Amino acid sequence: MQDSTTQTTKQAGRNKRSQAVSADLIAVVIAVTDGEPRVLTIEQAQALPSGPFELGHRSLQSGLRAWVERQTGHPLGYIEQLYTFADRDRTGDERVQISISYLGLTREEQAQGPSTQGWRGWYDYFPWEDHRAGVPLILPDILVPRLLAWAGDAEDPNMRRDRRQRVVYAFGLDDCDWNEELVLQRYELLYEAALVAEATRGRDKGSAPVVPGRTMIADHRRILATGIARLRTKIKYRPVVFELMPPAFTLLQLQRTVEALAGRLVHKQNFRRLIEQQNLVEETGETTSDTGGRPAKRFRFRQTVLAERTVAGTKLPLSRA
Amino acid sequence: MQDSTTQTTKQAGRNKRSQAVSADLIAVVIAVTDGEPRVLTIEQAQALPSGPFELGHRSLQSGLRAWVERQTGHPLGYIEQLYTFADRDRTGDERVQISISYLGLTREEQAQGPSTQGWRGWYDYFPWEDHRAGVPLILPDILVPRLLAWAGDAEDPNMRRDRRQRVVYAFGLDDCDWNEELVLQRYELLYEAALVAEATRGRDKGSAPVVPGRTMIADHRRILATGIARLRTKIKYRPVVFELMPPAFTLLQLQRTVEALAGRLVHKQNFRRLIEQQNLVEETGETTSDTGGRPAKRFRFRQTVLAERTVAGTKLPLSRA
DNA sequence: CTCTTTATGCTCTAAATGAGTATAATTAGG
DNA sequence: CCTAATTATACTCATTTAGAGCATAAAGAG
Repeated sequence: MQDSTTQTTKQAGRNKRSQAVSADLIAVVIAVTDGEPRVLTIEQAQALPSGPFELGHRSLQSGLRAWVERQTGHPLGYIEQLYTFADRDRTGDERVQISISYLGLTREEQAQGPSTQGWRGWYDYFPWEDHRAGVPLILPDILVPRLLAWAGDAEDPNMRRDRRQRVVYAFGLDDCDWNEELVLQRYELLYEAALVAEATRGRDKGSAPVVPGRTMIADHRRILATGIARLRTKIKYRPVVFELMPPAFTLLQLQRTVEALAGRLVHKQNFRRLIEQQNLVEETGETTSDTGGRPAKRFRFRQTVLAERTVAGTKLPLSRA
Repeated sequence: MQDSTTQTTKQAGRNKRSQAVSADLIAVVIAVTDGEPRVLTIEQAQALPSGPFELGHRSLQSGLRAWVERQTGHPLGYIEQLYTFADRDRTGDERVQISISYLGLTREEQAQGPSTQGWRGWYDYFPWEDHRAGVPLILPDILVPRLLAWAGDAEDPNMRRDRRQRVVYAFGLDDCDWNEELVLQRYELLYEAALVAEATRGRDKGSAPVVPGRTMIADHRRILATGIARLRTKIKYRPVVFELMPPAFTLLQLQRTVEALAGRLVHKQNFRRLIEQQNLVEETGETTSDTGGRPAKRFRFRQTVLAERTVAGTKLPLSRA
């Protein structure tokens, strides 16, 4: 980077070895259908949709939005940037590859075209992340033992302790509670411990310790983990779940959506209390008896909330003890 | 972007009109000295340090880190990405300019070289953001009247209402409380209302409605606002203030640092309660009587916390009623 | 020795949160 | 028609957390 004596930033950007660079956009597009969180994929569900940044769009975001809307036939209600990273190894040539990843929320229903088959349940990629029906057996049976073994394998005693501590915290062992937000940390630990196929890819195939969970090309599964983590964090303080819901819905449907994203169940009555308290929704006047029991009132999100969206908050009963 | 039928993402990135792009890094480097938050600047305090991304670093982050450390003579304890944006208008040619902005935390003390003069109090750029001594007079006297006038100027009644609502919320009017996190929203409103010089730059100089606050080139002040907002949010749930503190400090010093960042005062006793409760610090054993009254115990951050940093949380009494 | 100043310990109240009980309004099945 | 099952919805209660204030301790200034 430049010295503080250089003339202006912009000039410095052009004069000094300005690198030839190519930019890619990568999208983590999420929908929740039938209480299952899904992600839009390509390449037999092995890759996230992505492509080169095209000149001609006003901004990165607008390019992404246009493309996703063409694919899904749905407006992308919400987009946010995830992370930008640079990679030299990816392409053989001199060029630096810059990838800008985004998180987008939409609804899967009535999506047309070939992309329909592209929706995949995100727990296919992260089976250890779904705790709605209790702790998945893969955790105590396979992952935790192997992770602890990996931790114990370190030569340096400090590293042993450090690894063990990270595993304990990330996977909620001992007296730590499971924290659903640590999706990325967990994936990275599994990667470090060479327990996901991506970690050993291209190297020794022999010791490939395959554990449950669908893989993806390059670092796409890592990006997906980033997106899930971000979304799990975000739903707690910003009303983004709305983007995943149909125009009218019952409170239980809303709750199931939140639970699908968080990968854990919430207390029904408290969930209702919080949602109603915050004035995020209003009754449509109708009721449904689709659900089996007593008919439920249908709700819609309040107009005002949508207008104030950038600043409004949401709370959900997803705290950690 | 590509179709879902294209072969692989990486190939698509190279085959299809892969745009010529140049990448810039922009850094918001923050320190707190004598209870004042400062930002590292260049160009007579009119620009944030930035420069082209250089091939030869492992990652974007490492390039930034090396550069800043060379400049400040201090290790950058903490770096995080802020935002990536693309601009075509900036450079006259065909190239797309991609700027990746970062937030970095360090300590100003004993920084050597010409960059020493580059530290500037961040409230020079955002005088309306410092509420430690009460509501700054610029707000009721200048900004709020002008913002409300701007809101009323809209032709469409819906837009009038919308603008007014945004001003009310962002600036804590009516029964809304001041929310120190909304730094960016406030700057954007002022920009929209053409109350900051950046908004009218290059166009009609006549009606330039100059309000207090130092300006910067291009969109650097906007990026700084993004950094401040991020930091104000972050200190509430992650122990990043530590990076801004000397090795040993009193609880009051810590409190003053938090207050400097948040731009508002906190309840002393409750602050202490929260910090001690969370086991983030430990006593060094020494005391200082530098402060005038009863000598204060000195503290340091706990080693373990630093090790667990990626996952540990912090709470601060900065909630909004 | 007293006033001022900062440090530090403790109490009190209100609000938020987690968890459970009770009742209402349906449908399914006999 | 009656009963069980199922979901919706209204309340209650105990615990925690957060905001605010009071009281005491330990220094320096005059």
